[in-house]
Amino acid sequence: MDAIPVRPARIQDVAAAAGVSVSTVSNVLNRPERVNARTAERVRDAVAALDYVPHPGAAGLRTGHSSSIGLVLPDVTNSFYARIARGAAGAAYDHGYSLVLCDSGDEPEREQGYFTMLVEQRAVGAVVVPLSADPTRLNRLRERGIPLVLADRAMPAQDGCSVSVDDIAGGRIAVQHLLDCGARDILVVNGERSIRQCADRYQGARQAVRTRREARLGQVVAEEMTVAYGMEIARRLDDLPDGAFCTNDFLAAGLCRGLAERGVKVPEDVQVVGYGDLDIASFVGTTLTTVRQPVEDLGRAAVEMLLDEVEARAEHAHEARVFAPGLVLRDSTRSLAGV
Amino acid sequence: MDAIPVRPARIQDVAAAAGVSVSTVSNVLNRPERVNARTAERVRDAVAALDYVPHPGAAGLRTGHSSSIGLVLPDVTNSFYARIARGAAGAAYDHGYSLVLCDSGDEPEREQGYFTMLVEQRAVGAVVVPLSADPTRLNRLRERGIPLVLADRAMPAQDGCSVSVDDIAGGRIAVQHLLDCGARDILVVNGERSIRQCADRYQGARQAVRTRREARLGQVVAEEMTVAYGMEIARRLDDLPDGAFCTNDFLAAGLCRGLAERGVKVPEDVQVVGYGDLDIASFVGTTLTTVRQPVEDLGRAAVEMLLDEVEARAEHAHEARVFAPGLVLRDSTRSLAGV
DNA sequence: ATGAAAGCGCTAACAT
DNA sequence: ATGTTAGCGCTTTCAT
Repeated sequence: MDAIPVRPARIQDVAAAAGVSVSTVSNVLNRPERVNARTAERVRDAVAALDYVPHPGAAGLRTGHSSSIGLVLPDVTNSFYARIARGAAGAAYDHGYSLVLCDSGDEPEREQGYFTMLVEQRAVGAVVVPLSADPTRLNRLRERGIPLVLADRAMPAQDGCSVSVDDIAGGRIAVQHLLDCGARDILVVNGERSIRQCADRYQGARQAVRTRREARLGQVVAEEMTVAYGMEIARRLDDLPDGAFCTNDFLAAGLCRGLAERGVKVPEDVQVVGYGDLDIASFVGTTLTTVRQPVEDLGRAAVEMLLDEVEARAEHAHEARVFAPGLVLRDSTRSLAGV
Repeated sequence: MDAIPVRPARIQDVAAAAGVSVSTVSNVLNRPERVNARTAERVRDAVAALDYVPHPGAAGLRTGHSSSIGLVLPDVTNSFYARIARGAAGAAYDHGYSLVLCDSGDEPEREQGYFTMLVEQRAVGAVVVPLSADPTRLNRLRERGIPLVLADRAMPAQDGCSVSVDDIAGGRIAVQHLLDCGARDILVVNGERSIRQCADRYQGARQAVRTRREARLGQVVAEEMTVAYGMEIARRLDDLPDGAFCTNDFLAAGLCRGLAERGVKVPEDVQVVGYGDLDIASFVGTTLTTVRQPVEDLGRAAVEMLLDEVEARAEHAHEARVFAPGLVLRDSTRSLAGV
């Protein structure tokens, strides 16, 4: 049942079949305007007849450009990175590039190995979510002149492009929404302060609260950002707030559940906003109002900025693009009429 | 701050630096045994000094083999596929191949477009999770002689390799476990019968129940396999079973929660087994006993079978590899002592 | 054990 | 408007 591996047609075969030279065929394919319409027609027929498919590898050898870009990330299994991958893959596809998936599995040596692989392949560039904040390892790529875009990690713009989501804004809109919904005693259920995202989201929350004199903001820190810890926190709460901002959706789901166990109703008694728009946010019993991060856009933009750098080269200006998060309204909060 | 894009060293540069011919350099790199140890040493020094990195694209042009394999799947964002991707990426890396991520986004034309791209790139093969059961579209690859391995979808072994998980066995071990834990009145909380996986898992459940004369098996079908529907089912249940097998973890999580609302205790009153070992299974309040599918192994094996076909060619025998699911014991069931 | 040379499939000057 | 031709960087006979 195996097909006979037919030797693929080459450009010469097409040229012969169309009765023209190889360069004409090449022109038809790459700069159609330079060639007579009728000739072009003949060539295209021959292409179709022979099912000719150009070999970009050979072309790249000649032109010096390959057509693959690397995507280096810690773990595709993490839905955040998976979404980046999806966005990046889409953008790459649209622009005719292929995306090489480099899953470093949280291992620095493997990440390094992938960098080497990308150098070998003469990848035109790479989108990378680096394992460590220390950018030294990236030099392997840099010194080879391979453009790169950092994702989910800002970088001084003079050093290169980067894309990330504004977590301060995210915290702010989350709490602003709670305020808009009438909450005044707001609790931030946060992860460890040392996590930059957590610190930023809290800072945003503070900014929002400052705009309302009568509003108060409290904070409780969960050891881990899981459903179980969210539940635990709900159980231990002495004074119930009327609004809770959980810095991720697992905590939020757990909190909702823990409150339900105590007979506290969401959103009637406590309104809850989560963060991340993970699957769980919409699956949970009381669906979660949450902050959505445009993660796919992150991936898409990263690739596009990369290609701009690749194609524009000289005129390209590095950019640290920061995306705005958005609010997804669901059942765990109750917008006041007219808001 | 941009590095000066240094023109990469070529094999000629190395040859010159080492005072040998290019073919010797090539031999040192590819068939070291053919070259004098001392010469090899000199060459290797030159390679290091110039930071020479071979260009597999150029090599491939000569040898006819590329070093990239395609991974075509409907959506990396789906954790099942993401896990396949992770396994595949690891295997590809270990074997020195690069993995091209082709996320078809559930769109047939895009899937087709990726097939064309893989043909262009002369990919050595592809691992594909096809969008439709209809394999016609795969012919684009087949007729070009590009070996492929189907993932998560069995295929008659004479047509090619495939890897999948045995859902019947999965259903069987899930229910067998409930029986072992003392449950006798077992309810299957299933998804639509038309979904092959659901049908298979139920069939496995039946097999298990048949081994115990006194055991009974019921079934209820959820419209969607979500937490919300799981909860709904728990609320509507008239006669409580003493064991429940939910054919995915969302249903299981919802069921647990719905039962809790009614004051029914898991696992004391009802023991619950889920399926899939999604993140949610371990995050939920009562952690779920569930059936784990070795999804990463699926991806890994797919790539390895592919490379066997690529490298062995003649002696390669197609194989429909079926993986066994396993049970993950957590809090929602209570193994009897000694079991 | 080593080297010379012929391509792999394509593009891009340069000619015509 | 079309054709001729010289490589891109590498592997691989075939000589030496």
